[in-house]
Amino acid sequence: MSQTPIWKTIALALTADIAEGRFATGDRLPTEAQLAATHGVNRHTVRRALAELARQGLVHPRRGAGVFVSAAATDYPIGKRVRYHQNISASGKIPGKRVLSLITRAADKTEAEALNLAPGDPVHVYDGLSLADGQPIAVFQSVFPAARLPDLPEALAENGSVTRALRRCGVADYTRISTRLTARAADAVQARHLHLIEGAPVLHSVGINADPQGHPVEYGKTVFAGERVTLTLDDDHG
Amino acid sequence: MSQTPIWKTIALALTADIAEGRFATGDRLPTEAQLAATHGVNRHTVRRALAELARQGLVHPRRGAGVFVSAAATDYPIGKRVRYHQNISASGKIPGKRVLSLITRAADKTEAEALNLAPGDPVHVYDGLSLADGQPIAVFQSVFPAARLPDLPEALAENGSVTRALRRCGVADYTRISTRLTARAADAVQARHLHLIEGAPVLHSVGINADPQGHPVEYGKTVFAGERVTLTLDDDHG
DNA sequence: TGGCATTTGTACGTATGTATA
DNA sequence: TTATACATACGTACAAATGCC
Repeated sequence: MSQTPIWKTIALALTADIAEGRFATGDRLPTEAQLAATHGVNRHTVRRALAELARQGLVHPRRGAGVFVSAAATDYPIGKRVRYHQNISASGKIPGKRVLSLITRAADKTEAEALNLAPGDPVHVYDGLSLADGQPIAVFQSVFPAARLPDLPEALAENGSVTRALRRCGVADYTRISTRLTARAADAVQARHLHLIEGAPVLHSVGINADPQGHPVEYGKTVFAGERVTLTLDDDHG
Repeated sequence: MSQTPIWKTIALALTADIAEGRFATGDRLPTEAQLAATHGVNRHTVRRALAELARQGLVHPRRGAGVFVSAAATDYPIGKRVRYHQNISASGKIPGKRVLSLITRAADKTEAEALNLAPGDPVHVYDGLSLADGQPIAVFQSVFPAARLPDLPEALAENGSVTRALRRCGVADYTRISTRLTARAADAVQARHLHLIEGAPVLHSVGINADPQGHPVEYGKTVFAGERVTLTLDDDHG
């Protein structure tokens, strides 16, 4: 006989509570002590259950504050000429971007290689957060060649849109020339931004965009909240 | 002051042990009791450290047996005309496939839709395991229209290669027409096959392959061991 | 086949540290 | 500053899976 562990039973109960809307996105769950009392178990058993929910990305604990319900899933189409803003609109959610930081500094070796620069050449680095319906779905970092795009930071600062900023700087169009994808565990910073816990699955995407002449104009890394996003690759380019 | 937790220190030490080859892939670590003794801490503290390593995919525990070191990373290029066998060879590892099961049954709604069939039409279902250097890197399920490919199971049983089996059944070439990618947490079965723990990040890929006339010939789901595989999308199709 | 030792998993208890509001 | 609430770490006991004999 393989008995179901108590913590699993509690985890399932809490999952149902969330699924059926008794706790909404952003809500705070009862404290561990309260949950332990109501289920008649030790607090550690509740912690084990909450750890499971956190691992699944359903909740994220914040020390000293409480345990909060995370966001639900989104669909995220990606194609050769698909841009972020259009993507989210297509899935019926309201998109958004938040600038986290915007600096100009020397390129490291990897960045230089990706952008066809020499290490040490100046690059603009744009760190930001992508939102859908106000919920964070991705953190990204875009690196641009500063010599070629001197006015980019001002253009980016206005509304955060990479496409629009590039257009204003004379890059009317661009195409993805390479993408690498991996599933990884979220680190502490990513987890914080994406309302996940450390260790939740995230989708790493590292890509290079180039102008029509094939010159790289952006080296971008994006970390998607794994269970909240599906990338759709349509071979719709002819 | 923010002191480093003991469990984190132990986790780092064990990570170094593995990185520097003191424990090789497939090796069993000392027991929790032994580790607790050598580090002079409670067994629970060691367990917390091991849980962290397991979460990162470095080790995987087996109740009653011990804690084992998992496999290291592989690169996995994917493109329109790239096939599995070629992929792994390109990264310098010896590829392999293991048939887990091979049955013929009625198609469910999703499978029927993907393959342009009616629900209930017969399909061949091929469950298998992909290996690199003998280490599991992916579990997959491929679904084929049985009416169109009556002799496929025999062809597949011989060496497991989908491309070769399809060729023998008259499909000389095929192309990926859609792909959906998500990062998820491994379930118990996937974890067992891939030598991961439940909850480790895995990359879900769901795709449809069609013959040159555009008729679907395969509906495939693949679950990659997230931190062991990188998908590379080269836009190398002209 | 069955039994036994080993090893990980679950569950309890208690105390103290640390981040947040 | 204080109270709250999650995090770490100690301890103990027993359950469950594995592997060997």
